[in-house]
Amino acid sequence: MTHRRDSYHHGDLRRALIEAGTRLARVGGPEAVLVREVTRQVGVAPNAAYRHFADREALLDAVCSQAQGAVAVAMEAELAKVRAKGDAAGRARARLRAVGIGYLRFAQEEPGLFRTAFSFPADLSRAASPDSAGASGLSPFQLLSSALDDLVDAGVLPRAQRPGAEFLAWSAVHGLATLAVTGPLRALSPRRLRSLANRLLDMVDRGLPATADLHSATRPVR
Amino acid sequence: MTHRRDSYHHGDLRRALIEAGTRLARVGGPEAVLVREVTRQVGVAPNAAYRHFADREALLDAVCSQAQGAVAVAMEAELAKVRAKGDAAGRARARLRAVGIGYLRFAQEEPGLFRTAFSFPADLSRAASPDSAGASGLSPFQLLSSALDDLVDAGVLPRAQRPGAEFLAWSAVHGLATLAVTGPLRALSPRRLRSLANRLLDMVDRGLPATADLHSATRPVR
DNA sequence: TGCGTTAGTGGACACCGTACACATGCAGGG
DNA sequence: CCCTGCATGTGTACGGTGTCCACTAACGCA
Repeated sequence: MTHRRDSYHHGDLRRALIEAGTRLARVGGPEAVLVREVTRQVGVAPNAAYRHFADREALLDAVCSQAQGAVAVAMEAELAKVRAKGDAAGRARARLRAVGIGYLRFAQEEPGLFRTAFSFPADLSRAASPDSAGASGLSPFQLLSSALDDLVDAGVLPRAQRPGAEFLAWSAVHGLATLAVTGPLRALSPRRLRSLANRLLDMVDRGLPATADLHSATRPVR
Repeated sequence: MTHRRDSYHHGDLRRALIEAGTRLARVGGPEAVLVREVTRQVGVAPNAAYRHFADREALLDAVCSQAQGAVAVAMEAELAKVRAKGDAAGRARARLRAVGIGYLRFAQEEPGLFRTAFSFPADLSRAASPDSAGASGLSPFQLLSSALDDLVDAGVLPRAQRPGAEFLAWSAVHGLATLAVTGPLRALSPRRLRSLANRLLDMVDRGLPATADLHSATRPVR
């Protein structure tokens, strides 16, 4: 729409295709991003897309990055809400919590885009696209990592526990998000879902830093 | 294969279609369960499937239930390994951990089936199919619920915290499983993944029962 | 002004899900 | 024993999809 189509050439077809794809993904998730429909919306022949994307998968990857950027923006919005009061430890914990809340809120409010953002591309290397960042220039994953670094600096999380902690926190939040978006929790009212989210974040906050005593009952398996 | 195809009628086509679909899902995940391919494998015309399933989605639901049954079996196998020694609390914790380990192990060893099992059906009501149970007759979700009940009986988890606890534990484990199967953790070696799984289960074990002191820094959002 | 490169078009092919009309052969009543 | 009804599988066809190929338009540089 922002692009001229007075003439044979489009001007910035690639961007237009991504935007149309994002609109479709917003409503119908990744499976709604069809080459033919996207080109139809832009008013161009189906094959024109192949001048800019190797195949449907490549187009979807681009839309995916765009959606991840939207997730990052949602997380940043929640981060902006934490007030600077309190001690460093409390602030760091609040920042980690805000990251999780932003993630979950986005999943709830934009299920189509959320599913698209985390229907991970076939080749992992594509993860680092510039589109997948928010206003701060950080991707969702980087925002989480940064929050965990703060937690270490504040002395809440032992530095030895830091490596891999992204994946523990991310797992918990991502699991709830997917269960809420596509899974059995999708019928839940936003009210109850928020309550569950708060309990989950309590669990992470409480369980992420390993306390000194490892209970003897839990031995590693195999 | 176990069914006669000496004649026009098949005998038990419905079951044969589900089994073929499961084989396909094992290799290629839910998107590999195509009506045409399934019928091709059974040696029957594509439309024959429509005598037994309303549409592709219905067939996929049946395969999904079957896959959930396989998950339940994996969880039961892991439950069978916990030895009866120790106090009730330790045993209950070990059972919850076994449930999680079985889930994660299945995700790692059968990614196609795992993705199929938890690409939730369009209508949630279909959740309660008899196929989705393991040898004990319990579905994965029911096995988890039962483990949590044990945790309450053993006095580890306060009864007041019990409602909804399934979803907290499930979220954490399911999140790690999906990140490991389709997400950025899929490149991880089984060794490192097991380590991550153990840390995650530690986190759940430590964080699930809410301790008395709620840290003042984490206030509910909104 | 002319020409090469880039971007978009048109038509075709294989594959998918699925609706409709038809063929088959098993089961039960005369 | 045969006939008939009905469940089950077949054949054909339609619209949709992704994507290949040859073709064309027009932009930008010499």
